[in-house]
Amino acid sequence: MPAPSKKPPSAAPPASASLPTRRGRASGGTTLLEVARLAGVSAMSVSRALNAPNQVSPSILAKVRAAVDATGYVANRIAGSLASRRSRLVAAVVPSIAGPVFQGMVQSLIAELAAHDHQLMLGQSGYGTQEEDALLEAIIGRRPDGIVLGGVVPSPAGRRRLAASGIPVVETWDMVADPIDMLVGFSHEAIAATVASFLIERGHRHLGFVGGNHERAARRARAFADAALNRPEGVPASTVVVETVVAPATVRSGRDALREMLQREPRTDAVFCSSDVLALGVVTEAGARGLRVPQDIAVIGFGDLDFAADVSPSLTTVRIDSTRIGQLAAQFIVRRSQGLDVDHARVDVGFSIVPRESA
Amino acid sequence: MPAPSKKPPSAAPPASASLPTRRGRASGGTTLLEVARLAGVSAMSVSRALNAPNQVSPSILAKVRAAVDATGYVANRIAGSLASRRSRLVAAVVPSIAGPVFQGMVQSLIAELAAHDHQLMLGQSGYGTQEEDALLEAIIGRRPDGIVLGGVVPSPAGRRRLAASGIPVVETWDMVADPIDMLVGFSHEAIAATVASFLIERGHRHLGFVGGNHERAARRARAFADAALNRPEGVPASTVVVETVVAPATVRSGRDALREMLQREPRTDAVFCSSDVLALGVVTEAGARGLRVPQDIAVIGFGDLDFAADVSPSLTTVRIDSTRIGQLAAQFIVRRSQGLDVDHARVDVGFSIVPRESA
DNA sequence: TTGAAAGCGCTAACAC
DNA sequence: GTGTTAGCGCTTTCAA
Repeated sequence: MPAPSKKPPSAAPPASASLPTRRGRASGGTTLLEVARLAGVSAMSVSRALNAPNQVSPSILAKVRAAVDATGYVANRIAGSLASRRSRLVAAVVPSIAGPVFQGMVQSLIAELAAHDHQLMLGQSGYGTQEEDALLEAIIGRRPDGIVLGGVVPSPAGRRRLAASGIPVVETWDMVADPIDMLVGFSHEAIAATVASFLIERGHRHLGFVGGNHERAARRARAFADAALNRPEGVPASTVVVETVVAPATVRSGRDALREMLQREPRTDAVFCSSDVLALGVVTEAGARGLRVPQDIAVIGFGDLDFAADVSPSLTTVRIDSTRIGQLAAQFIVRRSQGLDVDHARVDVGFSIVPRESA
Repeated sequence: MPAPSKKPPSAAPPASASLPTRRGRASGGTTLLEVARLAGVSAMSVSRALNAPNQVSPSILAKVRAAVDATGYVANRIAGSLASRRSRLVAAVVPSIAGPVFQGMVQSLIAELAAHDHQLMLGQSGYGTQEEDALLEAIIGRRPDGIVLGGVVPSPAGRRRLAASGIPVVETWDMVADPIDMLVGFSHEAIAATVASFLIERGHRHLGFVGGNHERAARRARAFADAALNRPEGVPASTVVVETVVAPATVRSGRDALREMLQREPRTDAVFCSSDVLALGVVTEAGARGLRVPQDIAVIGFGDLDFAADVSPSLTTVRIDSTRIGQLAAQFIVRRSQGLDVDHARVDVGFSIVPRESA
């Protein structure tokens, strides 16, 4: 084995087919250079043939394609990312993918990104600030082309880090007042107020709210209570009882919540749940107690999950276009990574109430 | 601006704090070299202080930490991955994250990987072979430290690609006969046979099966029918009717399936569903038709999803330890990427029947 | 259109 | 323990 210790890097190895056996650093698979040699063209031509085929003559294109097929070459995107400073990777952080709420968004994120040749890295926060900051650091270290935050409110330190990183950030699920960068969401306050009106207009006066133990749910609960207690039309004030459940939302926690709620306020005649899963639990518990839904107690869920229309009674619920949220977030990031300006980077996707049997 | 066009790379720039202003390639953020200069040590010492703190003297460690804090430096893992040939990225492919079946696995994958400083890249197949092969190519291009396949059966070409890539692969959810590499799963045939016996022993003779329109569900259906028709104990043969629903499994498709099943075989007195969501649909439809569950018709689901115990009637179901599947898959890959041998790389995690009210 | 040179930011290997 | 050197495999830049 010849060991030229200080050979300048410019001198190309002899055109043999042998693998490069430099200092002890074993090579992985086929490289661009090997494909180039096989095709009898330069490395740059191979790169162009792969990434910008229309900038290359048909003859080179054919030669490169043949060499790629012969070798089974798959370009190393790590090297490409380092050189081009574009990772084509997007990171998403959600509290937990267990809850069905973010599924639609993550799903459409993946699909939309894939359509633009980007991939998704998925992280779960929700194990405390410590872990969340570590996660953000791990994410920033990968230099993703964008970061999507789903229902996550980073710590002040985390926010600063994100902002300082210069990486495009899309916050979702909430129209926060002071976004880090871009924003695709809806107003939890508006939803709560609308649902409260919906129930009061139908004659309900003893309203309950069931939601998680996080800040967003608390805001929604407050808005719900405010709207119920201070109706502009002068409708008699209602009582409102709030039941907090620990995340994640399950059928069980919905059942438990209704039980406790009825202990605190037996007259409760309508319940707004921050998830259809909780709503299903409330409906189930009501049935087990001989309460009729909606006659004795009305129930409104959130999410319009796929089962909402098909359980019995079918669930009245708040529908969010989570697919659109994912698509917009992906598009914003892809556009940014192409150097384009994103104009409408604060989007409220709105919501609608889907009236069904349960309310 | 001085423009030394052919300066040899060995000559270090003057120790000024100015950003490197080479040829026109703008630098991103702080680099390792800048931290090193600020700390007054070599680049390697910074690298060691960050990645192997115990190989470094306390004094250097302190200087490096100070410099890192001062600059807000976050190491670029793309460069690190390229140099070390370890991306610390693991890819997972599932048919769809919409179905709740893979959630547990993905969740524990993320958590377990995070504990070992790895991240998860998530891809969705299930849009046809074309897209799936493109996805595999995109994944291989990122040189992940491992690939986890969840309920995905790649095309022959895809399998060859994966095998040729040399990347550790863990197939999950099924004890396939000829795995590409590692395997963590359970036997769909064994489950089907056990469920069939369970139902026949309880006196049911007209069994139905509801499952998706994919190969795995078909195998399970076949095994279910075989077990029902050829019982070793000589129990009189049963009739079996199979109802195929299109993925993804929803409450709606479960309801539809029962309706059609009863048209084809009105005597059906027990149904095995390949998902608890389908089972919930079957139970709901049965209720809507005045059939009592389990007296008139027994229902068994699959997955033991979080609602299974808490709906009414509660669902008898097949439980899989999906958390363990994710953990094992992650551990196998992490161990491999550390150069360790993985011995028990074919694990059958088994299953159990959880008897509740519905059967 | 095509190619040569230079380097993206880091770490493995080797010397001290 | 610490530093030096030489890349990892690709793309940007510039020149032909």
